[in-house]
Amino acid sequence: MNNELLALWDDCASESSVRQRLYRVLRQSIIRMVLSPGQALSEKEIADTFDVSRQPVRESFIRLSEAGLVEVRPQRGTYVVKVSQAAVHEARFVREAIEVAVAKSAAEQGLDEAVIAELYDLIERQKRCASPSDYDRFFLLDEAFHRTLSLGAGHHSAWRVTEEVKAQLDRVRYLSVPETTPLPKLIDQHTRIVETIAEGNVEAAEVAMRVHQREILHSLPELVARFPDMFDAKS
Amino acid sequence: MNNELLALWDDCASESSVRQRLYRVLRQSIIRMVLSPGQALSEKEIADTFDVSRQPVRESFIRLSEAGLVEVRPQRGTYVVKVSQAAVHEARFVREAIEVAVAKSAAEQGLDEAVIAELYDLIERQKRCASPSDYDRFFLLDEAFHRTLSLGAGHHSAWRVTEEVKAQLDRVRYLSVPETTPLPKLIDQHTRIVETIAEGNVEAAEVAMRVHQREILHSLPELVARFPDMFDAKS
DNA sequence: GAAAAACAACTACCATACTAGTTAGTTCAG
DNA sequence: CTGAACTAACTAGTATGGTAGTTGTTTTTC
Repeated sequence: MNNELLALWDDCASESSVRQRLYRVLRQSIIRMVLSPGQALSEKEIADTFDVSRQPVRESFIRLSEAGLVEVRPQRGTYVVKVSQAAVHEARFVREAIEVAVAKSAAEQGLDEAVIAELYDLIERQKRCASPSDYDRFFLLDEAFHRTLSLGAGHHSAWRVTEEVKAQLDRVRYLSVPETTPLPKLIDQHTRIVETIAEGNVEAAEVAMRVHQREILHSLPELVARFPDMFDAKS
Repeated sequence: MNNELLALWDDCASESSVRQRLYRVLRQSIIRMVLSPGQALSEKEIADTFDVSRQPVRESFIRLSEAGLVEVRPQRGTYVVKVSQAAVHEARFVREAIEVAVAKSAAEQGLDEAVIAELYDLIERQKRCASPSDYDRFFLLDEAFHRTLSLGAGHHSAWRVTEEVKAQLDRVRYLSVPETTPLPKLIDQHTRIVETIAEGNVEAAEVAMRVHQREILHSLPELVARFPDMFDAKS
């Protein structure tokens, strides 16, 4: 496991500070299940692993705690937060609220032709991940799609909040690979979203985004059954 | 100015750690304009002011930076973020998206009688702030109203995100005292929201919440004119 | 008098040490 | 053999020192 951590550490060498680099590595590790839900961490252990002092580790833990990914218990330890069904539902609720508002705003006000073109380009690239299935790449393109849509509609804060909230959802995504939802279905949903926005059809854009955002809930019960230790006991 | 900071510091004596206490004091000071937009801060200066070490100060700065309230420039200084019209619009956009979804959810699924009663009780207490005007108290009751609505509807994450996002809006609120919007008008809007939710009228609840959330935008242009130094130059 | 160079004083970031709280393991008494 | 007491080893929180970057001031040169 430390090999994966160190591999990510090397990947993130371009970060501006040790704290930023650590934060990115630990965040990615938690989302991708390299660090498992419930796993105990400590400032000293992580500092020794990456040969840095405890302070940037501690500062990363603070940010991860803010992001709801770890729980720091004073004098006891730091624990990777288990995935909570309630937290997943809540994160989906908040993300859906924001992304639906973004889609409606984009349909109402229109998007630049260049943004529309970029969205279609991302969809073409997603299609190339569907066969053979390349989930890691699809995941990145999916994220780029939603980011481009939010920023293209002028909603930078919306994307920033969505990015934070979706960490809980991303953990479930990584747990559910191969996707319960076939990639072609997700790609169709993306296409529908862009089409309805390009047409200026506000209601259809809303419906398309809602349907898309609720897809993740379909796989949740099966995942809880397959990985009971990963999930918080409370519903 | 340091007197106000130290007064807040004394008020927050019950916090669990120095960092939590500092974070709360600094956050409240920024929101209430005790620390002005654009003002330079430093780890050492704040540490000396409160007679603590730099590390908890530094850790509070990190959280404030995450919350978009300060900007940390390595080796140069830490600055209270100026209010940005764009940031205010964006924060309002995100908050409206979330709170409208909460209101609809509450209207669809219904709220406990106890929650409805608590909301009406808060409205009664708000009325007592309207004449004579007690803006500080109204502000707290307004916040309690929205928090009770979100938590009562079961949307804890929604409230957590809203609370973070609304910091930018709260700064504008404090700048605009006395309220551009008369308190009775805001109270009427709160009443309308609860009535439509209690009736289970989803569409009316949505409209009522949208109207309420857009109220803050009415005062923005006048505030920019009155306090040009508080606002970021970029639109 | 103006411009360039040198210097001092500030900053945030990182490293290390100390302290108090918590838990697990060991020892001792009954 | 069991339970209580003690101890060691861990933890996070806080304090302090060192370093590199940045900026403002002072000095020197032309």
